[in-house]
Amino acid sequence: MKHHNGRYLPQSSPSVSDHRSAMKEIARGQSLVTQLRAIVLPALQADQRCELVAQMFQNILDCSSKAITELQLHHQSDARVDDALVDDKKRVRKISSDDCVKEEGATSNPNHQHKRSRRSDDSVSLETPVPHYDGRQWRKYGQKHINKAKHPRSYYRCTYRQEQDCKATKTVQQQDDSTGTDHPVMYTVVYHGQHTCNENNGIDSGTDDSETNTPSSSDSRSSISTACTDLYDHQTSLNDNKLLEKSADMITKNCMYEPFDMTAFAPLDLDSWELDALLRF
DNA sequence: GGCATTTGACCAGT
DNA sequence: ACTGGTCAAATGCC
Repeated sequence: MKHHNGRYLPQSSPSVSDHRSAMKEIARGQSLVTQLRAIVLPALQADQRCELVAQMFQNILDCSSKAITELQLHHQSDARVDDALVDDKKRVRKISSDDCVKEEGATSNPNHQHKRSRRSDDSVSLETPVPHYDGRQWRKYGQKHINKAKHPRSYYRCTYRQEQDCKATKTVQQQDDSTGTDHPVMYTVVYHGQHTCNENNGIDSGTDDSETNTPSSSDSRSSISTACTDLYDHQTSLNDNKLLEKSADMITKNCMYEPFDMTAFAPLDLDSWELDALLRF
């Protein structure tokens, strides 16, 4: 890089925006892999090859997750440097408020709801026509109308938040300019935090401890219904909840085992435009 | 009855 | 004061 006076500036580390766009791209890759998996796996017969393919998909997702984690670590340290350069007062306030959060978390005073922070730093967003097929199991805990947005924002947290103290959350919001009539409805999905739960609860039961944390049947049911909640909202996709469960049942029977999250199979029941959207995305 | 979802209220950050 | 994130009681579904 050359400065205007002709002298070379020291090679700087990637900027915060570089990190952010890199994380975006990786997250997009994750989304694509997840969607590809949802298409490919149901088409495979339940044999060792199927298991191998599932494991490979999971390995790819694991790699990208680790990459995002690494980027986030760099991103946060860079952001701290930026803060110091930009505004010391703000930084001090930020740190002290962080301390408050930590203290509250430590004391967990039941009389106070835990402090919330508007999280923008550790989030990764992506756009997808199928916001729920990310191979994870989520539980909806809130929905809110957002200012100047046509559609409400749904709030999800990891199903295993209580059992395994997994802090991962995500928000799903239908984009304003997607009507869902002629072209696929697009959603903005923002992921906050990293999953700390045993991945086996979601997808990769191909790994060692696959029998210890398999979700109960009710959990499977919940993940399926959660995965479809927003799709039902606009009435253009699925018209019968039972159809999805029936499909999940069929797949379970056909495969004889459950190497992946059942949500991964859900697109089998998508309407043609949704499948088309998956293929084009 | 047990579970997940819905929804209004509450709270914290800006 | 406004906005967005979370909580928790109410509700609905299986």
